[in-house]
Amino acid sequence: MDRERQEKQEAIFQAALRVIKEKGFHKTRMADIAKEAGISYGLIYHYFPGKGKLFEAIQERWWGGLFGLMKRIERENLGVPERLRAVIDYFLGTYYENPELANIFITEISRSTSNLSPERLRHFKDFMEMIQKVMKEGQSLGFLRDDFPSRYLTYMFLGGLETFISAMVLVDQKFKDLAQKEKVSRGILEIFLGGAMKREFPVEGP
Amino acid sequence: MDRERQEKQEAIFQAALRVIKEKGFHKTRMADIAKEAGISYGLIYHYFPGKGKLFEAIQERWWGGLFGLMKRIERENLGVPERLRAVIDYFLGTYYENPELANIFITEISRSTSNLSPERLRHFKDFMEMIQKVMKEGQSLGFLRDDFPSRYLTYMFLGGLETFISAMVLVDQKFKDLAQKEKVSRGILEIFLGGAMKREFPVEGP
Amino acid sequence: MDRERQEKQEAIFQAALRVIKEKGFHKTRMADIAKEAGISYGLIYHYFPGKGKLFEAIQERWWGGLFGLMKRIERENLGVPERLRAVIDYFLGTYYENPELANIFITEISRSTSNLSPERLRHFKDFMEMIQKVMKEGQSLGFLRDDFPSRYLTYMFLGGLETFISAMVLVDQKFKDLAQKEKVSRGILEIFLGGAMKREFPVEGP
Amino acid sequence: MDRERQEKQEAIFQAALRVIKEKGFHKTRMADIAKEAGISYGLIYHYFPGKGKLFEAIQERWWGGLFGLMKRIERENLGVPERLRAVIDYFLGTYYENPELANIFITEISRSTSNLSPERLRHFKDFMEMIQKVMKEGQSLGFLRDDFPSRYLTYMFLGGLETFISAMVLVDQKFKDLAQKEKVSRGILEIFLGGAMKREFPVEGP
DNA sequence: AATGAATGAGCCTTCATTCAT
DNA sequence: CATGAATGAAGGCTCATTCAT
Repeated sequence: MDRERQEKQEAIFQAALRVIKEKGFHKTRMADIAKEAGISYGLIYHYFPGKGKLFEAIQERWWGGLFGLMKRIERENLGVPERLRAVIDYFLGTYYENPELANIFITEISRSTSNLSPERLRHFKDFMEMIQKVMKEGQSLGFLRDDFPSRYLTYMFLGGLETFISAMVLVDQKFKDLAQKEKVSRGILEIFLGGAMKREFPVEGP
Repeated sequence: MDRERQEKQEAIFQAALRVIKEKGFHKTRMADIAKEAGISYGLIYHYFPGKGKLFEAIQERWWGGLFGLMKRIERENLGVPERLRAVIDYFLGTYYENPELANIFITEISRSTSNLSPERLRHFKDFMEMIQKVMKEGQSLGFLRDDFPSRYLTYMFLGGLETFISAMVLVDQKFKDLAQKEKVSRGILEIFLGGAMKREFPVEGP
Repeated sequence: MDRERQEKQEAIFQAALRVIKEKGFHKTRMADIAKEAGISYGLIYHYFPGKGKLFEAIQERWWGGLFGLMKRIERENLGVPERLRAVIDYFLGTYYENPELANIFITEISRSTSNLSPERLRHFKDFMEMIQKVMKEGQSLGFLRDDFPSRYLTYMFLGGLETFISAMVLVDQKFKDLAQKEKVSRGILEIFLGGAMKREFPVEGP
Repeated sequence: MDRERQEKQEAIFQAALRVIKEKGFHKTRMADIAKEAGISYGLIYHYFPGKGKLFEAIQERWWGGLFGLMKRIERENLGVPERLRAVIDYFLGTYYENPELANIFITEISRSTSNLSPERLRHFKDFMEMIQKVMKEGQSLGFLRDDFPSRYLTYMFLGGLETFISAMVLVDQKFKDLAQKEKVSRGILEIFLGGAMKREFPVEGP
């Protein structure tokens, strides 16, 4: 049945996430994944064409979710801070619900250029451009400072966001609860928008 | 002569940087490095005990420089913004002078936990703590906002900084000249301190 | 099936014996063993963890059999000459049934100290001590001469025995039949016990 | 000067003996020998054509000495026991004066067929034949028992002798003094000739 | 003569992938 | 569908030997 096939495939997928998170992609052997999934290693090839394709599927899962979000954001016509907040929430939410996937994004996808096929690199740039578009809009609306290129704002925003996750990844820290996640989410946005410097009259959050 | 040996070792080191930058550590074969350095395969082993040690030497080069800087900063009793600026300049300066090393830091050292020996992980945490100390000092001096943990400020700062480099790495972008480097450096600090939001009366830089 | 696995492993084991006998352990390449066994060389690693472990297994096979014999001897409460005869028979019997194993014992295990792990050296000394115990018993029973240390008798006995095998190994000589083996066995014992010198009245065999 | 060259060559030779004794021939690297000799490793090649030839020289040294002895024995028209005693003394004497050489004979030359070139094998057989000739003479003179082939006596004699040395090699035991060496020498001969069995009237040594 | 940098063939081992059952 | 035995390309490392200085 097709349904069963899907479930098995997903089980292998999740097993792969767990192992790759632990050992990194290059050090992960197909046999490890099979063992983690509790199946024989030959069976993986009934569900995925090969190791490379399996890894691509993982990346696709991440990007698929993220681009889905970006499209939703564009459709829903939100304000700039709300959009940024939505992006932050996507990252933190994924880390909350599927920490392995977020972990792998940070450690294997986000930076490493060696795993990056040209197509995959495209994803990155596309995503950056989407964020940059938001920044530009914020600048033209007079909400964001325009004394620096929108690229700068983009880097700062995504960098801060990623590093929050990275730090949690590095120490394998989990969110205690949703409230903590909310607090972090708000913190990232506020520091990004308001900056680190103290002011006489605290800047009102957006 | 010892001098010649040093130079040869450095030549191999730099060749390794170039190859690793291009292919990533795991996909880099010793033969590639030898070819890039224009020497025979076995000769690498006269200068480095093995692939792992060579990679460790690369990481050490990065951390050595960075910790050297951090010590200097602590000694020289600079103000908070000046310290942060020095850190930014170190990252950008390394990228300017030795782009491969900075690249490798971003793609292979900075995130990947799989390459991380416990000792190496130590470096990370130590560095984060050094930055966090600066943030704490800024908070206690009343210069930095204290409505968020100093950790948050640390993540935002380092994240933004790293991502500036990352983005340049991704597109293999070089600084046109020192002036451009200066501009970026100032931008990072200012956005971090002042935030992305526009204000009626632009915040004075520190 | 487990049975098949055992058989395959044994086939590789025997192939290894044949090759090592021919080329010596150090000059034996895994590829040689694979070729001799008629399999691809990667397959060896499904059955043995590595070259070293394969060699250890070979040594273990020898010592396992020998110590098994020694235990049986001690249990069965045989007389001194019968015990010595049993040891001789074990050596000759192994050479008869598995000439490669006996050969390797002689050429690679028996003497070479460089292949000898401390554990392996233990085996040697243990075995020597077992024989020496027999000699001591013979001396205290008044059956063996006691004007020399029991060690001397031990060396002479084991030396003669080993060299019989060695000589056969060197010229790749096989026993024609069991009768010949019996004759040799008796000869070794008799010369050891009675000595090489002729006497007026031939010494009665034990 | 030729004299100096000879001395240097001998120094390398002795260094090789020491290292090979410790690590075995196969695990001995040319660099080890050079280090032990206190010279650069390239220099060895000024004195020996290569590793193999160096090892052959070592074997030649042993066999040269031994065959020299055998010739002398034949010339001097000694009795059978005296000849056997001379052979024993040669082995023990070499072990006494140049333990490394005797050690290497036992561990690397005596048994290992893998190090044995056909020419080297020849030496063995020649030597065995020389001893066997002695045994045959003893038999035809009525001094040695003739109810077994002379080969058997040969194996027993050489086996016992070798194993005495082997045992000393294994535990790295040295002779305390010449007297001890004499005692061992006599013991070997007496046990070989008189056998291990006790008799009413102890057999007179020859 | 002496040095040690340089070379590269050789070999062990790993592991993605295939395939017979 | 499921298994795991089998394959063999790939790559790290060693070390005997050569050779420029």
